[in-house]
Amino acid sequence: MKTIKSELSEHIVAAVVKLYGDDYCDLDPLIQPTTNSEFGDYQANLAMSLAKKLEQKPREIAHALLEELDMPSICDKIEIAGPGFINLYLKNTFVNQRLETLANSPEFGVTREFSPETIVIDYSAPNIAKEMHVGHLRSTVIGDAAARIFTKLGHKVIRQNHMGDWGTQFGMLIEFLVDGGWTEQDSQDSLADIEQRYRDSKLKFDSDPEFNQRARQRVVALQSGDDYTLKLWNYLVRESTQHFMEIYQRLGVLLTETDNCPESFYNPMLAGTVQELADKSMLETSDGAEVIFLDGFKDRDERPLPMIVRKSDGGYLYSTTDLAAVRYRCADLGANRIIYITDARQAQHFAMLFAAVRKAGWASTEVRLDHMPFGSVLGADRKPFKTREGGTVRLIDLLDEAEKRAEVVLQLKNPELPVSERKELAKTISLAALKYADLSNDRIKDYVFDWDRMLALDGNTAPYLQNAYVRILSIFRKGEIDRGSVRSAKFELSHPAEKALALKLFQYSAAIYAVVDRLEPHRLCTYLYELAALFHAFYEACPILKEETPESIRKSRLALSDLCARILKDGLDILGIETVERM
RNA sequence: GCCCUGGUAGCUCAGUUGGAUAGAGCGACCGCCUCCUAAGCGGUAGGUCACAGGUUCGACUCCUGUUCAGGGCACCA
Repeated sequence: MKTIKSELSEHIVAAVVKLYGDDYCDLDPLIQPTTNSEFGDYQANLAMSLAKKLEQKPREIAHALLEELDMPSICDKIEIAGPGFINLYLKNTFVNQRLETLANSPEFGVTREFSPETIVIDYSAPNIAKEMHVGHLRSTVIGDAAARIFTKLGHKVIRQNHMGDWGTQFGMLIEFLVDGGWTEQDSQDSLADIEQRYRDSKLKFDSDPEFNQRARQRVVALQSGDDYTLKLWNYLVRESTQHFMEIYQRLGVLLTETDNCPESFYNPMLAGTVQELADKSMLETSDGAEVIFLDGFKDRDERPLPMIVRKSDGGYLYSTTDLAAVRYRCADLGANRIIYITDARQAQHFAMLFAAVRKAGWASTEVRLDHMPFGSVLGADRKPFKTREGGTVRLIDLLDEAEKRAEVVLQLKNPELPVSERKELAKTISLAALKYADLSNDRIKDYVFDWDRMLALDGNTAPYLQNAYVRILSIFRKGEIDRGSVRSAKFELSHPAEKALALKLFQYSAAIYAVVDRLEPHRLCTYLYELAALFHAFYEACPILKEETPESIRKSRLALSDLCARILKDGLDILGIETVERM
């Protein structure tokens, strides 16, 4: 399906070529929706940019183009304004016809990728022996949206949950459990208990050199496959994984157990990975550790900063695992692209990792490597979001709290709802609000967590979008009209609010591509919010079911509403957000 | 010290490859329900786009410098 922008572009480029020659056949005519409806519907900004090259005044170029332009079926007015803007006014008949095309396009103008890629997305990655907390929310939610959008575009998406289940901290925790005389019976412990032990073991690790030493040996035992150590470790993994899966299910994200590919998965590959680096002459020994030096990385004393792949005690660490993971993902999973969704603090680690795997040749230049960093979640005091007591906010508590608050709001706004329905709705709405609050902020920035704002139901929130959807369904319910029955209706725009809504609907595919190009889900949020706002304005201005509305106009408005609902739902679905039937 | 991110209305945030008068929501103020769900809509007020230069016909956007905030910089992840 051709977009309106590309259609306009073709006409304008044709005019440019006719006037100034074939050299301009690839020119971008800089078409965009107008910033203000008083300037028409679309504007072309090329006259200004051509002025220097052609050594003519922008307005003269614009005038010449105007003479040459021939698209009477598309525009009913074209005018020149300001320094040389070309303002295009679309004909209603053209808009009507394009609406019909859009309404019958299964993907609303979003075309599936002609040459699909295999995209590995590395996200969520909670740590074994710890409950999931607020810090895991962004990676999980953003990663879920990324997985959904690439899948929608027709790519093969391989989700990878690179859980932290390997390394120094497990030696520490297991040694602590052994010290405490761990028995099978202790395996009744909750994950919260385990996490408490984890914290205790950390304290001991930092304060007791003898314990520290034993903990390090325990890591070696773990990594070399000692039976008893593995038994305890398996227990920790089992408990933790179960907890993670429960949370994922509740969050409604795509991650399942089959996506688990934790650090330990790479354990058998680590020695080989390091050996291969040695074979490629990339390794150096520095202070007893095996390291890679990469161009452009310096430490605080301006000396080359190493990437440590093997510690002086012989143990491997996250760098080693990440190197092995890239190798595996390229060679075995056939990745064309790998996307890491982690917080921004790891930027340097990934910069080094990417440089190293390029140098080692594990990721060819054909493979695209992306770090998709995100900022922290902050409290009202602009410091990292904590509980009132100053502790880490558990994800489960966050979800419970959101649900409770949504229920209170629902009771206030719609007291007639039966309790069971209210509880169900509270689940969906609170989850939507939580995810949307996260996704609608530019991911690179820190964002301030605010309960009242995310559930505020107006402004750029999930409930506002869900409400627009509910309103549309409600029209059809009230009129006892089947939505499918309006899909073939003729569009007949008769009010500016309808046209404004229509123009926004046309931009859905552009919004999707904007998200993909820059890996910025908030662009889709902004789009959907603007769409919902335009729908609400249309709804106020344009009666639909009322008797005063002529039949053909009513049909057109119903079709417009239905299309709007379908696009809202589709967009929210990409974000991993559910719609509701009523609220 | 070096590097990476940010700084837009009182608050929370958008702002597309540089385009016209920088936009929302909240809060404040003024309106709109005998009418498809007022969880809504319309309007008013509120800005030195951190600061200073530069490039450009045109800069919130690009470049340089300054400043403030957050983060990273060797065996944790």
